[in-house]
Amino acid sequence: MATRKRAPGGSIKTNERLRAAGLRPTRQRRALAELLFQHGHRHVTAELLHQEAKDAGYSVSLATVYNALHQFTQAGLLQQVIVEPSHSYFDTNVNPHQHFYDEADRRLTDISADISVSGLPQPPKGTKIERVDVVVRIRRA
Amino acid sequence: MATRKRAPGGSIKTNERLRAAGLRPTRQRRALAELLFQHGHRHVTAELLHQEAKDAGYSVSLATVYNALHQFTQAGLLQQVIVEPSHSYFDTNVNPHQHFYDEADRRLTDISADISVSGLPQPPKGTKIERVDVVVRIRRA
DNA sequence: TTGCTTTTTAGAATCGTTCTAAATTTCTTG
DNA sequence: CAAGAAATTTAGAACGATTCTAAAAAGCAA
Repeated sequence: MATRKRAPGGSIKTNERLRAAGLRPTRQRRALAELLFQHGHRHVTAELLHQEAKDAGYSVSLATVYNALHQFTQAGLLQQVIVEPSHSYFDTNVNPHQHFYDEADRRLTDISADISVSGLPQPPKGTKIERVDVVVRIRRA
Repeated sequence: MATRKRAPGGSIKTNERLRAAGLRPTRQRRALAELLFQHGHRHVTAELLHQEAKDAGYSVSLATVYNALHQFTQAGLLQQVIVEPSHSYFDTNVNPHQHFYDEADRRLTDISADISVSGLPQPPKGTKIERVDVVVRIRRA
C-alpha cells in the first residue's frame, strides 16, 4: 500500500490545525480535535470527552485527554471556564464571551448577547488585567 | 464559680450573631466566627482558617471547619467565591461585589468600585438569574 | 530503516473535600 | 443540678477529579 492510512474521521484540516498550533498530529490528538471542533462550539469536561472518544471507537486514555485539553488550551484552541470548584470545563469558543451556568444540571451555555462591563477600576499597582470573567448563574424559575 | 467560662476571645456579640443565624453557638463555631468576622472583610480557604484556628490556640478539626464554612454560607454570613477549579474561597463580604484574582499568588481582593454589567440577555426559558459573578483576572505586569 | 525525541499509557499518587459512625457537647425539662 | 434527647464534633476512611510516574509506543528526520 502506497498511501498512509488516516485514522477514522481524521481530516487533513485537523492535521493542519494541530500543526499550526505547534502540536504533533498524533492519532489521539486528531481524534480528540475532531470530536471537539467538528460540530460547532462545545463545552466539555475531561470525563465527558473521554467517554465520547470511547463511544466513537477511539481508544484514548484519560491521562491523554487531560494532557490534550491542557495543550489545546495553551495553544489557544480552547479556553478553560471556571464555574465549579469541583471540576473544569473547556470551551471551544475562544473569543471573549460570557456564560450562563445552571448549577442544578451543571449546564454551561455561551451568552451570545453583547455584554459590557463598565466601571472597572485600575488593577492593583504592578498588575494588569488579563481577562474579565462573567458567569451568570441561573436556576429553574 | 457562678459564671460560665467563655472561650478565649469569645464575645457576646458573636454568640448572638450565631443564634440569629439559627446556629448553636458552640465553642468551635464561636472561635471560627471570631477569626472570620472580627477584623473586617476577609477571604479564606478551609485550610487557611484551620491553620489560623490552630495558631490561635483553638482546637478545631478540619471537618468542623468545612462544616462551619458551609453552615455560615447557608446562613448568609459568608459567600463562596469560585475562581479556581482546585479549591474554594469564602468571603465575609456578602454584599454584591466583584473580585480581582491573581492566579500567580492566589490572592483574591474585593473590588470596591461600582461595576455595572449591561446588556444581559434574558436567561433561558424557564430559568431566572440568581447571581452574576464577575472575576477580573490580573497578573504581574 | 535507524536512532532520537515526543507522546501515550496504566496505574499509583495527590489534593481538596465529604462521609462515617462514635464520642462529646449543648440544651432542655424536671 | 441531673438526666435524656438532639445537635455537634471528631479522626480517619473514602471519594472524585486531576496529576504524576516510568516504561512502552509512535512520530519523524536522515
